[in-house]
Amino acid sequence: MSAVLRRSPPGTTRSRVRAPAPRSGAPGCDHCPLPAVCDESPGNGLPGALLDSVFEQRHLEPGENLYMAGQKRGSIWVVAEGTLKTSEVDLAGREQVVGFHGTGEVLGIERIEIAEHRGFARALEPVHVCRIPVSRLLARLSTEPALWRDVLGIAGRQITRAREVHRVLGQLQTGQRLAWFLLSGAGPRHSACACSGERTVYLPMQRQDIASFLGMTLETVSRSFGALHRERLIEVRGRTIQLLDPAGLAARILHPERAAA
Amino acid sequence: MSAVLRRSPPGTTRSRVRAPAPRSGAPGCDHCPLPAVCDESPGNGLPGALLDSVFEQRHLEPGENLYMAGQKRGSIWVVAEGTLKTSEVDLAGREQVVGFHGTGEVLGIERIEIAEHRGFARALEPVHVCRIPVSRLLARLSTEPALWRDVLGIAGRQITRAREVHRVLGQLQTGQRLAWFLLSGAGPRHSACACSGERTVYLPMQRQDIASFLGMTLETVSRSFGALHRERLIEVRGRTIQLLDPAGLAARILHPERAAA
DNA sequence: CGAGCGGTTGAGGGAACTCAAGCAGGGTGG
DNA sequence: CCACCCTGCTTGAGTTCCCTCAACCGCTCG
Repeated sequence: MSAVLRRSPPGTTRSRVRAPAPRSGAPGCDHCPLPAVCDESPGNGLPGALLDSVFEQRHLEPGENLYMAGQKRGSIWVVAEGTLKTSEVDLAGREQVVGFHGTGEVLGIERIEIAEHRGFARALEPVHVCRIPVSRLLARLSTEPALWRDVLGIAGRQITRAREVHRVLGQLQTGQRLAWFLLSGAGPRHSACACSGERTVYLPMQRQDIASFLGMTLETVSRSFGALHRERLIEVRGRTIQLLDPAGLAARILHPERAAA
Repeated sequence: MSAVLRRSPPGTTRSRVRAPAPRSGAPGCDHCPLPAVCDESPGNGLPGALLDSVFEQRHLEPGENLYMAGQKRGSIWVVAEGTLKTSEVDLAGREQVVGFHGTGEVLGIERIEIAEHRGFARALEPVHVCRIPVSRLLARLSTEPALWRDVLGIAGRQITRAREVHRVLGQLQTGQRLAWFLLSGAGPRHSACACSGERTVYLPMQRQDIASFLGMTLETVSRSFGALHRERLIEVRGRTIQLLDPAGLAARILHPERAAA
């Protein structure tokens, strides 16, 4: 649980909290959609305990939960590094993955005013998240009303994305869903090296999670990977996928089957 | 397109705009989730044209569109009377219904800060909607920051509801989906008369819309209605459904098949 | 009356699920 | 070091659920 506490050096005017960069040297805060909430932290110079309550960066090991069940007006989180999945649990106890969340994505914004949740967020890799207490967010918003545009944008994009998922589950069949998944950015992390002509994506989650998210079984996911490979659209090496033909993959989303090959 | 313009009587302190109540006498504004935006309208005494830009109630006939494609920072709407459906359109032109919206529901809140939409909202019945210009909403919010709680709650509930739909499409089969639909309030309008022991719901949309929303075909919707009827769970009379056994219907959501009867 | 629309019902086939076996890789311990 | 297990993933065989195609029914409207 070792919460990593980052304190901005006192005296700096813009005291951006830098995320540790264990993987590729990319600082997580560069992608933060709410930098103004972190900047110019009033916690500077305060004792550590209080500062902790204002701003905290938390580290999660794979499989660890960012516990979020039913807490109202608690915190929201921004992913600085790593990937999490969010799931809903129904009355029968079955898990439904409803999202994957990589660097720069915001979690829990929908929980600020409602508490009727049965879901959780779990780390798929080593994860660093920035906690933003709702109280702090609201305080920021009162002094800086323009921030609401950011908040509305974040919420709006989540609604928009959810509607796209609705469309995918509603009218695409399994092979198309997987093709969409690979291109949509809903889960895959695109390789830092975009230099080569072939694009490489890494899937931090296991097949079962992809299956749950896309509303299919893990066997069908595996078979669909095989089918896309046989069509020369992708190369599969475990969780690393080479997109041999992104355009063909995009066309694959529209057409249920490619009889060729 | 005849836009119905409602003007608050000057001199009243709380000048709630009352929706016309053509059906059951229930004023739409009683269910408005954003009454503070309408109340104490600064438009009082202003010339009609300016008032028009501040607050407007619009009437739609069935099949008419509340056009919303790709406009940024335009308006949001609150349904005062009637029901609309919102749909997304993919590149192939196919329609996917992503929601039904009855009295008191808010449309377009996700479009305030983003414009990349290919969807539309269409009236299923005669509809009255209240237009709230984003500029007015933002002005209200600057003077009354507590309103943001309402806005966040509205957006949060839409996200939460979308995740539930994700779960329904992801792991329920067709009969369960329809049972969920009847109980969820996602589309059916429950009868004003809740006096009888049996509850009655009215479905303002056609079978094709239900099918699209639930990710199935209209034939399967029809067959599923028949199956639920054969299990003595519902009575079907066109778009009017009697819930003979709501508890059994809820149990039906959890269990794929009831072998009995 | 006929056309058109919305809805129901039937027959057949196919896509995806279930059940099951097998494989590869990593970790542990003898 | 290798046997062993465990987990994650793949592949195969059989079945089922649901989609597709089609006919039919009731209603409204011109």
